[in-house]
Amino acid sequence: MSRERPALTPLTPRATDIVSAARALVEDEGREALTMRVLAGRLGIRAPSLYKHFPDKAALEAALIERSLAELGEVLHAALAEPEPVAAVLRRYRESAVASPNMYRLATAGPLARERLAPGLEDWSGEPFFLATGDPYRAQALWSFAHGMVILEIDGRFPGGSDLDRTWAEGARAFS
Amino acid sequence: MSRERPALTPLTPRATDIVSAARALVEDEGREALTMRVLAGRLGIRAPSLYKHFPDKAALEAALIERSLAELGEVLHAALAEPEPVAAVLRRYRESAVASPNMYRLATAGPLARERLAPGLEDWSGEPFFLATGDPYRAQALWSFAHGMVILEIDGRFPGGSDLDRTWAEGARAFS
DNA sequence: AGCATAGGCTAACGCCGTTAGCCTCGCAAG
DNA sequence: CTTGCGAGGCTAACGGCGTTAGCCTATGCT
Repeated sequence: MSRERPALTPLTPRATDIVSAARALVEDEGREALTMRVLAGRLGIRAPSLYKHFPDKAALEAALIERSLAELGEVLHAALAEPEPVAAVLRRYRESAVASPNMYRLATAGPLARERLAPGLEDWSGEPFFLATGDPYRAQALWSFAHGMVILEIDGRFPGGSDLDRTWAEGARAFS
Repeated sequence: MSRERPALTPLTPRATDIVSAARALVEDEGREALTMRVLAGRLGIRAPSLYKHFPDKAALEAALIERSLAELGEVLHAALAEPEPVAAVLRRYRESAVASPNMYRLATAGPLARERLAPGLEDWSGEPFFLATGDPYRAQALWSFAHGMVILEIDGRFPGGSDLDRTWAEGARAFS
């Protein structure tokens, strides 16, 4: 039974603008390009003004991560309705990550300031792995495989010319 | 057949000291604690003096990463001699990563400046996955699973109270 | 009319990686 | 013995980072 998506931390209209601009910046130029001065510049204001809307940069990033997890969760929950849910979840996971690699990295790489995120959101976004496999251990193992594949692909860790479709297929087979 | 380990980029004696101190610093306090000023302080010198030994911080990090990959490779190659090589490689991989989480993250997370590393070293350190499975696609999938497990564990991404031993066992079973 | 609040601003602080330029020591060659 | 030179330190400084303090102005409510 798929619970409803937890509510995101509410934002004022101006804060929503800022998050949108931040997201565009990260997607365009990577997470390390997200600086308070550059972001402010894209909005036609100065860096200190951003602090009228977010207490610090980490809070802004948390808002970005929430939106990223929420969208990924939506996609994965929808995938459960497809035939062969395990394969569908894997395929959608990869598609989403590769479509927005910089946001994927921001949301999933490095230590997570979990207390900054809407409660339950992280669990909800990973829930489709459990719903597809029906077992918590298989679900975690499958998620680890998917995350490993995606982050290694995004980070360019696989040797050039690797046939990643085949590697994904091999993983899907192992977990079926 | 396991090739010999590629030679690491050679270092002067003083540079070796610096790399050792940098490694201790990263292991003690995490990768973001590695700053040129703090590192120099641990060595009793000033930050600009470090540039007599390394052209920039990335070169120093590359030396750290080389050493990390070399040690991981040694451990994994040794694991091939154990009974049940696939399980042994997974077990040693996890042990090594968890024993030095900050170095593991430094070496494996984020985009890799491959051109700064000793040629062949990265492939050599991952070779045991191929030697254990006998198939390049299974090897990549298994490596992805192992990396995903380890990095999610290190980054504290699994829900509290997860029985990771069981998840590892589930993954090992899937790939056997 | 008066006033609070939202949302801008500049100046500045301490950190970061990095560069320029200087000095001093030890060693090797003439 | 002296001279020169490279190795390996140093200080001062630059531009960029996140962040804070303090100020100003316009909007809209009482």
